[in-house]
Amino acid sequence: MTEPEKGPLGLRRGRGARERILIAARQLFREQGINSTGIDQLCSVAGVSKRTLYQHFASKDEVIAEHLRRFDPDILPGVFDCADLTPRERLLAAFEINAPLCPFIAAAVEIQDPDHPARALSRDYKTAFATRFADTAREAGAAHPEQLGEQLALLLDGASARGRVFSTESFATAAAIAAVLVDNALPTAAALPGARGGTGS
Amino acid sequence: MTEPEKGPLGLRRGRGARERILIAARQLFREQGINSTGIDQLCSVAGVSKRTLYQHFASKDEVIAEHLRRFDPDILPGVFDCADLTPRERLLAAFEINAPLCPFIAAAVEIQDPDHPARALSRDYKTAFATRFADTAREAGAAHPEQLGEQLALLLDGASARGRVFSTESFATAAAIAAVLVDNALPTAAALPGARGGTGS
DNA sequence: TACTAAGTACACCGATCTGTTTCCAAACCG
DNA sequence: CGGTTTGGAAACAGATCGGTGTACTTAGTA
Repeated sequence: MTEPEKGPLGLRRGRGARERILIAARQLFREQGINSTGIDQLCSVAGVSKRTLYQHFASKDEVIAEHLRRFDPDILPGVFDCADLTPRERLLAAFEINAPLCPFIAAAVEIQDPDHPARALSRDYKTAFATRFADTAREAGAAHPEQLGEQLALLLDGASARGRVFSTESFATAAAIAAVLVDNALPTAAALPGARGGTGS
Repeated sequence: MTEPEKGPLGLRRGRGARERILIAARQLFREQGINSTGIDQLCSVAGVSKRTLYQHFASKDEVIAEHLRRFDPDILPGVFDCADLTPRERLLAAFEINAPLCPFIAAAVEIQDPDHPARALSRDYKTAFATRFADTAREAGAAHPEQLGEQLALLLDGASARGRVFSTESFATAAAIAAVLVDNALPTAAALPGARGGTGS
């Protein structure tokens, strides 16, 4: 009863009900939003009974929180840990993605209570992302790495939000701005012919 | 039903129930979101009976749509029609605002159906805003006004989304980026230290 | 005055939401 | 084997949602 969360083997429990729930949550929350996804639908897509869901999660809010927690180690390493790229290339590689709406922005908009765990996770994630940007910017020799990191993070969020309003991707526009900002902040790159920046909408 | 919208005196009808509904909607939708605002609460804040609301609007969706329509002529003229500013100053003045979350982004995120009128209104508004930016950019002599307009619009959206995640305003960061972009696009301001020909041509 | 449109009060509907409960089936492991 | 864990089916609670129906009151005006 109560909390038989972990067995001695780490994930010894069951046949992956919890995992299926989180997979279904990721899909449904992305496709139709958090508030529009009911527990019943979530269970049916996950192939899990409601009873089982509430044995793994105390409430829907916990499903949301855990759903967001799964994103933490997701994008960050994939973008910033490519050792075969220069720091400058790594800064710009973050804009070569093709994502729908950032789930953290979605959660921040859909959930009203600022004290909701999901809101805190969104802040943490966005802060961590900006910090990652700043670290790479510092590594690249930027004049004001913190500032550049915050600026690049804002660009990503703008592209994400705008991509939700329209249906087309806006990351190309953000990438063009990012190229300008990076070239502006890295004194060593002043002489680049940098054929970037033409890609408007 | 039908449409006894206007009498000979313009707003002769009733004692402004429709207006109070839209005022309450603006407040509640901003404070707690669209989906979290129920019809009952909307009526009680507006000081209007539910019956009256449904005599003015066929559904909540129509309230949302009309609520968004009210924003159209709102911000745009106030920002871009200051004749005593240079075009460059007007471009940057758009970032001197202090707004919560853009209601169009909020609607685009909260409403799932892409064919919902609110989604179409969001697209229209964002397009109009970028066009306004582009017009002013052209007036300022920018190299690629359309591109600059789209970029500046993206900055605003990024600041808005980011301001929702954190509670602090992010428009200052967006304004800094905007200054860089504008200075970069206006040949008359070419005396800057970071002058570079990346976006020219 | 009397008529009409606008608004109110309030009960009510069906649907859906999160969350709980009871009873039961299967898998795992000593 | 027997017991514990893990899961499923489904009814149910209580609340809230958007939306209606009915009967009554008020305001504006000829």
